[in-house]
Amino acid sequence: MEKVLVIVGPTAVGKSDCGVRLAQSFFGEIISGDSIQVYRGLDIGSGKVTKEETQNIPHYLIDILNNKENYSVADFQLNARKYIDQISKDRKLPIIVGGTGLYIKSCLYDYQFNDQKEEKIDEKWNDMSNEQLYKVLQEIDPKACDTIHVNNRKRIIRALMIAQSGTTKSEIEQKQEHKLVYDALIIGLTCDREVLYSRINRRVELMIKNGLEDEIKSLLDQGITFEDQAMQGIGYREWKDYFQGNSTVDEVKTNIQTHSRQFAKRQYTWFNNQMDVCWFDIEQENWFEMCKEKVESWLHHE
RNA sequence: GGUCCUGUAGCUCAGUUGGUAGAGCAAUGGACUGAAAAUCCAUGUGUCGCCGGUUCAAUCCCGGCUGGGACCA
Repeated sequence: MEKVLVIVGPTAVGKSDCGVRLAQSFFGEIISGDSIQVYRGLDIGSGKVTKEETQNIPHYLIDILNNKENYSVADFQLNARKYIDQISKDRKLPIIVGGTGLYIKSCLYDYQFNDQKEEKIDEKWNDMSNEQLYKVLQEIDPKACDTIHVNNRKRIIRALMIAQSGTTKSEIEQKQEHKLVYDALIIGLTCDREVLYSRINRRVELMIKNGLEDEIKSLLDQGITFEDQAMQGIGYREWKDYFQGNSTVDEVKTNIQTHSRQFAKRQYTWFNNQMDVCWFDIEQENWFEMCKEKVESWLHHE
């Protein structure tokens, strides 16, 4: 199995910097595991690394789409695996760095996705209530209903779409072994919750100072709308009210901070419960040295 | 100085014709297989500003004190 180093953690802990330093130490190249940084022009709000910050370490899966395009887990899985392959063949170490838990898990584990061409959305679903949709799904794929709540309309519709292709969501998942497909070391960066929250607040403050408002303005000038997928990201969607004249920059800032904190909490829930993460506390004196040692021993262990 | 309004969960406020209270937001925990920075679920003890009075019983009625606000001098 190919070796893949992975760096995860909540927003604003310092994953990008850690990734670059580890890449320098171990001849690595970085694959971004992030759902927003794929978009060109979404720089400040997505916390994208700058040219200087990359330290000439190659970074893949950043700036690969224009801001009107859509992206999904399946796209990420395909792309990330392609780069893992390529980097490995170059005798370099692939390092996935990012905070999008589902994306990273789908790449590392044996997640399988259907050929989407066979799936279609049924117009009549739009007029049905959550309960009605749930009832339909119970007929077709009762097993899927176990993990989907009635109110989670998005998920119910997705499961119904899969069912249109001839197989079902639960059938696809049953075929999988839920095992890693790479020799992956998953490193998680963490710190005390209060410390993280003040880091987040400071970071958002800085984004505003660095011209986030102008970034949104220029995206809007390019024709992007708040309905586009790219604009669903934190740091972007909060500006809708402001540009419609219904809120102040200060309110936008507070909202971005709150949403970022809530996001960080959800990221912890994912990384703590969905993946086998080896955590390092960035407040500890020698955390980076310890982290390097961990990587070292993993690299030399066959 | 006078009149009136007001003080209930971290915040904004409901409410009890007297039987010790509940929404939204926040917070915390959780789920997650093609929007995932998305979507969804669960969790509410708080001296009902303080002191006293009436009452079997007060957060609610009465009196005083105190914080906030508005208006009149």
